[in-house]
Amino acid sequence: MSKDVLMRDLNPQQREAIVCTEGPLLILAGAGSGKTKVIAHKFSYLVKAKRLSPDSIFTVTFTNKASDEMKERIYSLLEKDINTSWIGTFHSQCNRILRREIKIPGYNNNFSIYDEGDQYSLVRHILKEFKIHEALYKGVATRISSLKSSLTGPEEFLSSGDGFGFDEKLAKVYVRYQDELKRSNALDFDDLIMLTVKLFEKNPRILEKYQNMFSYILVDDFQDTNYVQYCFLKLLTSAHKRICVIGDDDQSIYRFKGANVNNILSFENDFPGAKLMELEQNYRSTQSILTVSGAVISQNSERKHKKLWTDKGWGEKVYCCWFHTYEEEAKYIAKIIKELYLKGRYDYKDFAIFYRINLQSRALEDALREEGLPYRVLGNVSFYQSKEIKDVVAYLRLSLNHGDNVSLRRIINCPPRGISAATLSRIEHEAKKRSISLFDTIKATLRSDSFSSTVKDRLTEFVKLIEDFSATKYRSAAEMLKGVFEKSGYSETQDKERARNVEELISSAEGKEIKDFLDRVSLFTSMDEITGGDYISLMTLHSAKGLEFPVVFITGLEEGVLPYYKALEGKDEIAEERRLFYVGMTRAKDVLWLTGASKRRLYTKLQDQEPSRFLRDIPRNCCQWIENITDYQKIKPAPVKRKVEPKRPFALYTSGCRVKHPIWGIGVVHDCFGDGDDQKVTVNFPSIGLKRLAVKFANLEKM
DNA sequence: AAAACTCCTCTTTTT
DNA sequence: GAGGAGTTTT
Repeated sequence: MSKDVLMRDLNPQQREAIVCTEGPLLILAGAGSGKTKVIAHKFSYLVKAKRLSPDSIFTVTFTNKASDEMKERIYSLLEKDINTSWIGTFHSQCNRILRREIKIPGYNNNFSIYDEGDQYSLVRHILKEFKIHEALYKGVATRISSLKSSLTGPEEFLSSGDGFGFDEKLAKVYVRYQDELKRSNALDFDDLIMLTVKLFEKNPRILEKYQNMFSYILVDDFQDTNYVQYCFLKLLTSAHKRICVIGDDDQSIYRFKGANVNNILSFENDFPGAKLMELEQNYRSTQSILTVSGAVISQNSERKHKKLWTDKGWGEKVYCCWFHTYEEEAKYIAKIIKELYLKGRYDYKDFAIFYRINLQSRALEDALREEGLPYRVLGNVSFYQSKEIKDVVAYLRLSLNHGDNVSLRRIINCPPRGISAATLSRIEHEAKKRSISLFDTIKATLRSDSFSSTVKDRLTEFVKLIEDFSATKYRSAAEMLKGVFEKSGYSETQDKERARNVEELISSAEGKEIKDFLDRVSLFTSMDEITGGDYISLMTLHSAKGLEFPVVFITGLEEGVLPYYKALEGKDEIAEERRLFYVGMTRAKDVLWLTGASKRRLYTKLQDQEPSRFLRDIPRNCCQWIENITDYQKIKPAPVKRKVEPKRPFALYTSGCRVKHPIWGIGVVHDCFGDGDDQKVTVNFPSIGLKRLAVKFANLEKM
């Protein structure tokens, strides 16, 4: 592909952003302004025009899904193998570095990665031991996490404290927590980044190696980076300063997780000579949607001023609709969707319903089901969070890392093998005394006479089981999972549903390397689910980030819901809620509905709700208030037509046919939607599982 | 030691 | 309004 093709279909600002490759660059990119496109094209430009190796460009995205999409796009631009390139989330990239380099006493590169659940269970364990009210575990975990994301290790925190009040207790828990992690040879999410930064700081030669390795750094969703991540970037680029960050302060919705919008402001200070560019042309939404969302977001005081524009025209007005109850709200949304669908202009997949909190999905699901409309709830309790999956994975982790105490606690008596709580607590005590792992403690006690012979037998059997898993040379993660599932006795104890889930896990691990599989599982989130198929999408506003839909409904525009009641006091909190609302609105391409209701069941109580303050910011002339569905039909008198049979002039692929992908090899088409050039397919590749691909970009080959 | 039961908490967002 | 933890029962 020539340079010209690379630069075609770009506006002058986008082109400028791509060509500017010397020195630090900050791109403020409004919603729908082609952010991802700019990064993909810039990557390709660096390779094609600047002759950089794809492996020497370090690219960070916010989610795994975003990085998969990025790889896909870049691949289609470059037509070059980018399998080994550094495109991923901060967490996955730091993991990759630490797996190679970890030289911190107490850790080795077989470390386990603890997710939020593991983190919680460890904190609880410690609180119990310290006799601190256990219900505080979430708050404690959050504090520890935010300390880590501000690069404050347990020692630093201990020495910074004045020694009074709860902070002292927190410090103790923190020290113990970190100690326990180290003893388990385990890292939590925050450690992945914090320890990489510390590694770089303590080992200039390692840092230098990576500085030399990467000649350009690209950062997507820069507004969502936290302090440690920012430090990481500063370290990595301190030598050459070739870094491009791209973001939108108006779309910063993870402040509560330590994301620091100020990184955008400090960028120009920390990277002297930084250039600032703006992308202001919106390619997604109608003028009405832009005007309304712009009016709302402009109420936030601390923001970089932007003026988004579009050449798409005004389009339909934004619809606002207020209902008596949340059930009515749900019902009407279902009706409206059905009607629009029947008119034939939209598929189900063109609709999305957003809400602030997950529990709102319920009424909506009921209503959609009632109307017989197909839907899918995104970001629901992830497959990987379910008990049976976490259990089976814990066997793998423990087998690879005998120090992994959290995993051991999880499975030592699961399935029940007659090892009592009393036995376990003696082992815990002994382990603490000797300062060794639980697994090693068990092995040691087997040589002594501290337990009765029955207990000893049971423990011996457990140790043998695990050591057997460790010693066996499995050819793939699937094989190992199969072995674990059967030999551990876990398969017999599970009901059908759970067993089926494990089967699914096993098939998804087919042909994968065990360590890679574990990493992927640990860093996987509910946002990385396979999408596709003709479904209405239901999701939280947070999950909506980075997506777009022709028709969007934002529900629950009520005080206490959006903005959420916990955010009502603080000005900053309200500003964040407003940004959340803004992100939701700017996902819409053609039609935007804003709804709310006077009565809503939030947990047990049926509550009276007031309209959201955000509704007051909406200019009247851009929106259309709908009192009820008949009004809506009066405005849009278009007769209800039967849906035109979609013509499929050249459906390139059909489900079941075999295809070859340049990166992932041969796979089987699972599902198809759309036709011709616009066709999207999901393909099951043995190497990585189900992938959704756009035929236009994917360079598939029919077999 | 395992199953059954009750009580209780937590109900925002994610790598 | 559910799932988990802890307690009691078998």
